[in-house]
Amino acid sequence: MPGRPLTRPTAADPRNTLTLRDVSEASGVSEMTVSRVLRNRGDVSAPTRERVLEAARTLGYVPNKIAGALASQRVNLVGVVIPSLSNMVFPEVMTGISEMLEGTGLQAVVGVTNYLPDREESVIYEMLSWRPSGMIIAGLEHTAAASVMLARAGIPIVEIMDIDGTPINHAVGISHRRAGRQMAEAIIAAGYRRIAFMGTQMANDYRAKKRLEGFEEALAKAGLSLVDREYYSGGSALLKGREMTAAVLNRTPDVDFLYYSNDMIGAGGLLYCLDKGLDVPGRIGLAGFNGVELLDGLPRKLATMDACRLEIGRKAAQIIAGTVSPGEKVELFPTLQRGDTIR
Amino acid sequence: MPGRPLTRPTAADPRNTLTLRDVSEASGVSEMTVSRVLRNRGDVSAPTRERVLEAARTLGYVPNKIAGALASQRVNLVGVVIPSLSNMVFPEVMTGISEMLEGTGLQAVVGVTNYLPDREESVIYEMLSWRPSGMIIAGLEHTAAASVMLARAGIPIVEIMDIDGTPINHAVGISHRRAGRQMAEAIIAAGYRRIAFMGTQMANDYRAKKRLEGFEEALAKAGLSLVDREYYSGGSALLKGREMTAAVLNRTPDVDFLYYSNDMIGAGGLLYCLDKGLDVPGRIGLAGFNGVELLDGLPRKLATMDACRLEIGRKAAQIIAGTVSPGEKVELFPTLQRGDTIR
DNA sequence: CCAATGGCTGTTAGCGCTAGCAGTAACAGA
DNA sequence: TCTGTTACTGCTAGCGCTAACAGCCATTGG
Repeated sequence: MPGRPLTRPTAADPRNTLTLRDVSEASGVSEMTVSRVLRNRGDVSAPTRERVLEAARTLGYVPNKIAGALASQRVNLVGVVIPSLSNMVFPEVMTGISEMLEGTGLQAVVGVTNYLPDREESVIYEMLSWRPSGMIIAGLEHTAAASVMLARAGIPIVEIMDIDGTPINHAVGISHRRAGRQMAEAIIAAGYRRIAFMGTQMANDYRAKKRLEGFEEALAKAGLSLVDREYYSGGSALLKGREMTAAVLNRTPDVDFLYYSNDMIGAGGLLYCLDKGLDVPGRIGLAGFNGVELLDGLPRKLATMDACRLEIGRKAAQIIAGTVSPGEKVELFPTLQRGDTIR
Repeated sequence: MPGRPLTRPTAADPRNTLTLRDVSEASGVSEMTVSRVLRNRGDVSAPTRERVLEAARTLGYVPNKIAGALASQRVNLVGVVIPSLSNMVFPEVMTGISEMLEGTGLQAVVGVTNYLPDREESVIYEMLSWRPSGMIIAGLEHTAAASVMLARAGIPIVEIMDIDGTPINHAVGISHRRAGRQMAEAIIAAGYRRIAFMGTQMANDYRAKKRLEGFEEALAKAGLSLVDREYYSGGSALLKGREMTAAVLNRTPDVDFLYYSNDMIGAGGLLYCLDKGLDVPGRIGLAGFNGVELLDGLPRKLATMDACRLEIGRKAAQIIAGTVSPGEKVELFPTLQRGDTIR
């Protein structure tokens, strides 16, 4: 675009790039006064304010936050980095976050990593390059580079979901290791002994891994170990739950309890057992994890533990917004919901 | 902060605010050269490039995109405005979008409206104020102010999901009216006559509304009308499906088909009917809408129509990225999946 | 020998906005 | 008359970066 004129682009310019100047010219006051009116900051006389608002409205002016952020060194954005949007748990965390951010002037921006550490690193880099006011990140495990970036960013960092580890700044979550242990103890106490596990293949789902570790730890303490295990990846979780359950029941017919790493596959397993006419929870018990509301509609309620998702989102947002001054770790305690699938 | 020195903040400054200048000083070249290296733009000699990268790495420098965007008048962001994240349909659209944006240098940013027009308007305003390269918005219905803002933004706007209406710029989606009609025709052809509808209460779910309109239109053409209808809002969709189905069966015992506005409540209804030992699809048929993968794990497959979600996301992203040059409307055609619940 | 070229690096002038003042006008009090 | 105060409004100087251009040096061709 050579020889672009130095005058402001006006009508001919296809990109309708209105600036404060346009509003200021239209309303006959300085840019500064327009800025004050639009941000509701400082004293402006009522008639002036009216004229400015009127001009902005009729022009259809939308402020340029890029310029505003650069000038004021303030960005009203909070980066939220989560592994996935499609498993019902993170949308609920988001709800909690948005809810508490409401009215603080802060705005959540989501990034999704698909459980890939490198992807997480680049999402974090990308977000930090927009200089947000804070970051909320699922999990305590990050690449070395990501951890360094976060630590040096000079903004509050809240790692959520998990507290079994060392946070960069703050952590809000539950102990998945303890959750696994608790579930195992309840299962053992109910008299089940031949216990199988089904879960995701994903190497980077550290929280599922910690739950399983806690679970096996508690089994070991009772002199037990898993009699079978099965992993899946991809596809419809409900269907995979059915398939894995079929495989396990087939391979290990005398299994008497099925522990699932999440409710969705657990629900699939439950539907399968009911289809087969198995006596649940007499002959065989089942349990999942998360406490997703989906379970409420099932013929029988699956035993589960809620992951305090809403509350985690709320607390994390409060820390970023500065409405609470927390310790390093905020631990929440999931409650075991026995449902109808543990005798 | 009075008397803040004019020199750059260094160690004492709590906010570790590294700039290009810091990297340029550390590597002994000009800021411009650092900028060129970090953006991979223009010629820089190999040794210089190495030294710069090394310096940036050890300092932990993260570029300031705010300044970069302001200077270059380019923002690699695409705003995506959707009503909800928690019903499985929009996450899949997002997947399609991210997939096609991969490698274009563009980055999706999501905003959620909860089906509230005013909320949508403010989300759009907020996003436009960051001067994105394009916007993707669910639906064709917006407030007057939102429509004006979008039309004047001077960037490509793609309205998705629906094509029954007039797009601002481009639209990618299906005809929900036609989808409703098609389903009704299939139901009538299968010999069902006493048909009931169950759906959401939401006044602003225009697409569900259009489906129902098309559905009733086709019924009317066959001399039929709905024998019962039931609406819900909030709560677990699966459970609501059960409850509404119970209510309808109770109130209108001779109903022979249940049409649901989405698969989740349809699945709840299906589970209820199976629980009750009803002959599906002989005595009573059922159908939903969306084609969510959840259905694959159900004991019986619910009849549905897929909403082409992935494809919609992909096409919309391609339009924004400029990799296709589309007409005003891109219509996709959902396929009717009869499943096991239409005889 | 000079001009022309290409590879590399630096300089200059903003991008659109806001913090931090510096006015200005009108009026009150000393 | 002067100073102080209140209520508003405008000016200046950047925020951190990049587009555009201007060098500089070595090499090449005439």
